[in-house]
Amino acid sequence: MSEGSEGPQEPAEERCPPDKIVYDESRGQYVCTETGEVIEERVVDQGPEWRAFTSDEESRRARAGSPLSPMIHDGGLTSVIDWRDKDATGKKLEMKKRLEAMRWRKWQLRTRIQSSVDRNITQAAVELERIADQLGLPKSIKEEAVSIYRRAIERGIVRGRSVEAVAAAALYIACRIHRIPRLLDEIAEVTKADKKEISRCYRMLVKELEIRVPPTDSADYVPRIVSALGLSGRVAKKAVELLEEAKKLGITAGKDPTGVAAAAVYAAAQLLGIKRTQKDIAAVVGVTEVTVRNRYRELVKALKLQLPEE
DNA sequence: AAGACGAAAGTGGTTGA
DNA sequence: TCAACAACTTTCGTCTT
Repeated sequence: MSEGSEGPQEPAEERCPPDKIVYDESRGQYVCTETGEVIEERVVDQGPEWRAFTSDEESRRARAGSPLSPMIHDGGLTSVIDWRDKDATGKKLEMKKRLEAMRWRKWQLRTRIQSSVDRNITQAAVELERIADQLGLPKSIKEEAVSIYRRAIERGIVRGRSVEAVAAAALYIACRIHRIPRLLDEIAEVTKADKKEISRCYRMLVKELEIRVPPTDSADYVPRIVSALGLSGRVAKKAVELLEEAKKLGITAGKDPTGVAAAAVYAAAQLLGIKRTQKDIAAVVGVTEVTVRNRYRELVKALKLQLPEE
């Protein structure tokens, strides 16, 4: 966020004052509270989970091993019981103890190493990690996704479906829940499973696990479009305002939210005298210029927008 | 030459019998 | 399972800048 590293055409007065910038953890974005501008998208949570206020506290909170996280199926805390029938000093164990140790091993093998459930989760976690990294998603999303996947496994829903597809679907749900807009296409892009398969799994997961997925809000896409095109926060703010009004008038119902968002950004830019082509805006959210055009037309008509003279 | 516009026909997904 | 349906896409001709 240093000086001069931003888009070229914005006047200096609308730059965000540094003290107004806030990290919106749920979206993985830095956002200016003044203008709504997204400063840097897709920053992946870098900080420690804890804060330490004194150096004493800091050392106490220093970790042994990696942080606890659902990404590792057992929290990374299990140890494997040695297979030799000796104790730490190398002495042979008595029969009783040997039998006990055998039971332990058996139990452990069954519940941990050989448990297909856990192996499956581990495999899925690796996959989720990869996809999430490629899409620049924050850790909270990954963890949500793993937790969804785990629930699916425990319910035995994954059988007969590809791990890839279910994992991708879980990630998609996590994104929706946290309102970080990622398109199904984007997820499908970095996955072996195709879009159709993923969306089948998505529907299945939502139904079987009774997950409440909030409907996509077109406004959630605005920051993405704006930052992708290097537009200012003023455009974002205006676009969101337009969307608010449009929603009240009910002209957004049943329409693809990405297309609606794209049209709103286009309209906002027009109103502020900033030129961006419909095509460029459409490309960001994966719709065509025709769709942007149609939504735009509806927007202008419904809100009776006064465009700057030609 | 490039963008905006709108009409018309084609496509994939949802819904309801 | 099939047909109707709505929204989106593709394609194309025309107008504007």
